[in-house]
Amino acid sequence: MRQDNRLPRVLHALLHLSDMKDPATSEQLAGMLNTNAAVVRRTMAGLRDQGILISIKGHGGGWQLARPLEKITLAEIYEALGAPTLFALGCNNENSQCLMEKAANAATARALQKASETFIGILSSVTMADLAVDFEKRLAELGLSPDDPHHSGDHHH
Amino acid sequence: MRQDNRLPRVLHALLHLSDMKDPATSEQLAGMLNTNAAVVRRTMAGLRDQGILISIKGHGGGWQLARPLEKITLAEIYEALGAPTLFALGCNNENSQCLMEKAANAATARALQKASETFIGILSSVTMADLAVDFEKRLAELGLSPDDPHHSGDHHH
DNA sequence: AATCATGTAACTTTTAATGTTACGTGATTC
DNA sequence: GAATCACGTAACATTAAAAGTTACATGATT
Repeated sequence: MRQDNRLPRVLHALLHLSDMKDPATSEQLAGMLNTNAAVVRRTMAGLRDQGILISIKGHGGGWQLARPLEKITLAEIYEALGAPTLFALGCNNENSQCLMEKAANAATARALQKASETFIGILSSVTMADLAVDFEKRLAELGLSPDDPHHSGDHHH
Repeated sequence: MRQDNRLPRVLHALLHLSDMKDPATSEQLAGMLNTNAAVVRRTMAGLRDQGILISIKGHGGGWQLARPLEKITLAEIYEALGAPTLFALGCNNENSQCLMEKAANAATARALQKASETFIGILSSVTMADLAVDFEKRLAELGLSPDDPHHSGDHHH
């Protein structure tokens, strides 16, 4: 399949949302994420259902954070995205009758399972606030104050 | 992209090879793996180049293990396959100018990196001999002796 | 009533593994 | 030494799921 960029994209979007006073429209976010408004709506729908985001219809509407960054873990976000398939690698015939295939699949699955636990474990230990701190650090490294415009990037609004 | 089944497939193939006296043709292995001879040749080419397998042309030829199972780790096999992309998930714009995107990508990449290390670590600690032991256990659980035919499966030779 | 923005469906595009076909090359057998 | 066997490899079709795209319905604001 094609590479799944939803997680990093959503993280990126949430950082921008945390930086805005008014709701951001899907169109605006699409510009920041270099994609399409429909993709934004589709991708963020899960986060809305999960209570991480709020979507507002009509004039002046758009997307807003439903909670402070401290109360959003990356694991929650991943779950809200539907916990999409993590691995490009997998076992084909999971219910084969061949015992050798079963042994081969079991060994592969064990390694993947442990890797998955590591992944989820790290996501659980990181909040969006941690990302915001990382962002501020990067900003400071460029010699800019936090009051300077944050959205310096290659997106075109 | 489509799911990558090369690793478990190759593990399965090596177990069968370890169980045979004569070289197995790509055609035979394809039957065991429910695939095509050309796929077998393509997939196993890396293992041959890496010195894990030997391929023999001509009459009576086919594929053989180049070493005992104890001396083949799963990590070597994964490497021999070209260390194919492990994750279905990834960051899109790795060299973005947007600091928020950088922070989002970095957090995602960190989690993936740790998961990858876990995966490789496990593969490094397991040898094909361990898989053979697992296979024998499964065989014993069915009340069969190791001398009974091993290749009871859903493949059609 | 007009406009804005989300919600959603339907369809196309993309990308890499897998499946398939075909043919070249080297080794074995008679 | 000719036929056959089996690998080596290229070229192309198929597949699957995310992403891109288009279109339109629904609800909110002015």
